[in-house]
This record gives sequence, C-alpha cells and structure tokens, in this order.
Amino acid sequence: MEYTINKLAKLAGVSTRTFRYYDEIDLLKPARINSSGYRIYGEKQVDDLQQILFYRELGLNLDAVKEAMTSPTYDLYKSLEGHREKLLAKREHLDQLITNVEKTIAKSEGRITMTDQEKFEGFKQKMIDENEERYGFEIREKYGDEQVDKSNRKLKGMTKEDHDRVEALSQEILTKLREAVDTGEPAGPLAQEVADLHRQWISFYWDSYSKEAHAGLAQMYVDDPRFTAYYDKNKPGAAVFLRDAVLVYTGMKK
Amino acid sequence: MEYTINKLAKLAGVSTRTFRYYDEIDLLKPARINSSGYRIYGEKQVDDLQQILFYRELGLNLDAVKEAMTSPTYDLYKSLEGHREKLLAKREHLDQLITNVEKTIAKSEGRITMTDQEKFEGFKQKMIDENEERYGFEIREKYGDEQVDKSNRKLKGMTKEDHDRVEALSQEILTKLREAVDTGEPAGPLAQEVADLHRQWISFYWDSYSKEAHAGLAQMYVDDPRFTAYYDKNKPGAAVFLRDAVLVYTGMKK
DNA sequence: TATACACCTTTACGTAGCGTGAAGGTAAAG
DNA sequence: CTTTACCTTCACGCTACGTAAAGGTGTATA
Repeated sequence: MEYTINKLAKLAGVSTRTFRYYDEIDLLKPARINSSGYRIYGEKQVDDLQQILFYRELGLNLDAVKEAMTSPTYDLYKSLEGHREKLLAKREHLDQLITNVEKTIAKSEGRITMTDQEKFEGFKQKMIDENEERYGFEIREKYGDEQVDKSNRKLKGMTKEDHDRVEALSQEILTKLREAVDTGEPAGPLAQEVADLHRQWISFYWDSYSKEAHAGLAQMYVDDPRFTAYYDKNKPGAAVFLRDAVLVYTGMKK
Repeated sequence: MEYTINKLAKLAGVSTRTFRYYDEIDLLKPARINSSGYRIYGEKQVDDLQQILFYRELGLNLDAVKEAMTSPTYDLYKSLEGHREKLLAKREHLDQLITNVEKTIAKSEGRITMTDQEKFEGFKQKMIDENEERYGFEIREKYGDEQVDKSNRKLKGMTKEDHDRVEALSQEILTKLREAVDTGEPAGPLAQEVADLHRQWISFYWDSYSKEAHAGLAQMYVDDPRFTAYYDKNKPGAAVFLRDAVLVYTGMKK
C-alpha cells in the first residue's frame, strides 16, 4: 500500500509537518518522490513510523531514535520487547498517579491526611528512570515486599465481630445477586446495591479501596472459570452480571 | 513546613530552573523571599505545585494551567475529579499501546498479520481527545461490548478435547502445587513449573495472554479470601505461594 | 579566622519539535 | 475551465525549560 503524506498522516494521527520535519532530519524518508515532487510512503515506512512513534511515546528525543534505529546492532524484536517493558513501567507510574489523585480527593474531603512526600508520588518519573539501573533491584525488592505486606495485613487484624459481619455480607450478596440477575439490569438499583455490598465486603480485606482494583477483581470473576462457576452455580449468568454491575458502579462502563 | 528551592525540587522531582521559570511567568510564586533573597515555599505552594504537575502530566500548556487555576470558578474538587478521569483515559490509551506492541511482536514472529490501521492503534490520542465529547458514548459502548465478547468467546469454542485437557491441567496444578509449597521456594524449578502450567490453563480461557494480567489474576487469588481458601484448603499457604511463583514467573518480582 | 563547599541569586543565550503562515504548483471533480 | 483539495519549499515563532557565567550566602571544619 502506498500513501501520500496526508493519507499517512491521518492514518497515524500525526501532522504533515511532522513528516516533512522527519524527512529533513533524515529520520524517515519517503519511499520515493513522484513526478510532481510529492512524497510517497510505502510499507517499510509505515513500519518504521510505528517504531518511531513507540520510541517517541517513551520519551526519547529524535536523535536517540535515529541512533537506535540505524544502529548496526538494531534488532526489531528486542526493540519491541523493550517497548513493552517501558510501556508497562509507564503504566505503573500512571497507576501511582491515579492512587495519588484519589488520595488527594480523599484529603480534600477531610477523610485522610497526606504527607508532602505522598503528594508527589508518581511524578518522579525521570529520577526513577535515571536510577533504575543503579537501584532497580532494591526498588523492586522493596515494592514487592510492600505488596506482600499489604495483602496479608488486614486478615491478621480481624476481630470476631468483623468476621461475622463479613460472613453476613457474603450471604447477603449471594441472595440479592440472585434477585438482581432476574431484573436483567446491571445498572438497576438492586444490582447497584449488590455492587455496593461487594465493595463493603472487599473493603474488609483490602487496606485501600480503589475503583480500578474493584473493577479488576470483578473482571477476574469472569476471566477465571472456577470463579465464574462459583457464582453461576448460585444463579446462571451471575458472574457476568456481577462484573457488569461493578463496572457500572465503579464508573468503568457506560 | 517551609522549603528552599532545592528541597522542594528534590521532593517533587523537578528542577530548580522550573521553579524560577514558574516564578517568572507568575504561575507559582514563593510564599516569601527571605533576607538573603532566597525563595521560600510553604504548604499552599506545595499543594499548588501538585495541581500544576497534574495538569502538566495531562498535557496542558502552562498558560492553560494558569488560566485554570486562577479562574474565579476554579473548584479544587472538580479539578481533581477531572484529573482522575483523564488519567484513567490515559491508562486506556496505554493499554491499547501495550496491546499494539504485543501484536507487533506476534507479527514479527510471523504468528499474525496486522493491517496498517492496527499498527497505529493507541497513538491517536489527540484525535480521540478531540472527538471524545462527540463520540465518547459510542466509543465506550463499543469498547464495553468488545470486552464482554472477549471474555466469552473462548469458552464457547471449546471442544471436548480442550475441556479434558483443561481438567487435567487443573488437577496437575493442584498436585504439583502441594509439593512446591513444601520446597518453600516460589522461584524454584517446581514452583516455576506450576506457574507455567497455570499460564497454560488460563490460556484456554483468555484470547490474549499477558504477563500483567497473569500476575494480576494471581494477586486476586490472595485479595479475594474465598479464592485464598480454595487454594489453602488444598495446602495452607498455597495461594500466597502460587501468587509469588507467578510474580517471579512473569518477572513482576525479583 | 580562614576557607571550603554547598547552597542561593540574576542574566542570558540555546534548543527540540514542531505550528503556522506565505507563496505557489498539481490532481481530480463538476 | 474553474473550483477545491491537495502538494511543495522557505522561514519565522514558540514552549518549557537546560545550561553556563558571574557572583552572593550559610555553616562546618582546619
């Protein structure tokens, strides 16, 4: 497939000026120039552009991109694997930022307090990137432990009363879910009540609630067939229904 | 708490030049200037800086940030809610990009083909942002359906053989997990074998495997006490052990 | 008390990655 | 034959700082 500058620009979501600039700095040359002096791009250029955009998304300057792609040791596969890793790291930063903003909302409502350090969690991307080679191991070690601690903390501190309350919630969820499935409306009041009960229930086990994690757990109910079976045994279609109700409840859908 | 320029810079992960520039353009003025002409920042400035960084992260230019924050209708709470929404949208874009790079890897291995359109999925942030108000509803509607389809697709297409294979895998996981827990080493060969079996098992239900989702599911086994119970009934501590083994297997830990 | 050293200041020039005209040639449709 | 939608090069402008240069300040130590 061949593209004129505008067609490719629209396909890739960049400006035509960008292509002229990339041509100028010898980053991405057109496949050929037609008789009227128009730039014509081909399949190779499409793939190269995709690579460039990946690199750019990850914050490399164009000189570095050029160097990476023209290097004699350039390996497309390894490059793509690198992109994947970096993108995943970026998502972790984003998740931190989301946690940060949610904490800040809670703080603005007077529900919690935040240290000045906490206020900037997730913003220090550069410093993390720079120190990643030096301290990467320790950071991950620490992060990993933190996760482990977080998961186990709540369970240990539960009183008998808490335990009873949790049991009651479980039962209530199951019975109300049966009814709710029959309404067929995950966005309906009964389904939303179930979703809220479910939130209360997991709040006993998580030390910090987030809508994303809640939605994620609900999705897992559908992704793991044993869990689907657990809910569907109670009522066919209940797992998917609960997932949808939670998605609505957390604002992740519709 | 009061900060000199360098202290705050280190706390927030930005340069001192940035503060001088923000002072210059009247975006963020220090609380006061001390007798030696030093810039001194206070609590209010810390909070304002956090807001500025949120806006900046979301791609606004500093003029727009200034306008937003000095507007007479400025509402911190609404602003924060807006940040949250935008950050979540950003994460969706990132997820698309991750899907894209994973597809591209598959393509580079000759396992699939990609249309030129698919090659740029996730890059078109601007266009999406611009059209978000107009087409937001339809996009989310479509996205939601896609998710639903994705979760159900595989289950329907399973043959008898597949079903038997899945059952066998389940059993193998449980028995090998019992043994593995006794070794006490989530990074050991037996535990890693279990993690790999678990990957095979979920691959029957997911139409695209990702390490993150795998790790996420394992984490959910610990987060949801009923699931913890399911594995721990087989062998105490099995859920946490499996989670740790999968974290190592997926490279998310250590 | 000197001096080293880590801070802070202002002034000023540099730059990456385009955006945005201006001035003009070309292709395809009506 | 004209309109409209493309395409070209040339060139200046802009944002958000980075990076010296030249010099004042605070304080711990020789």
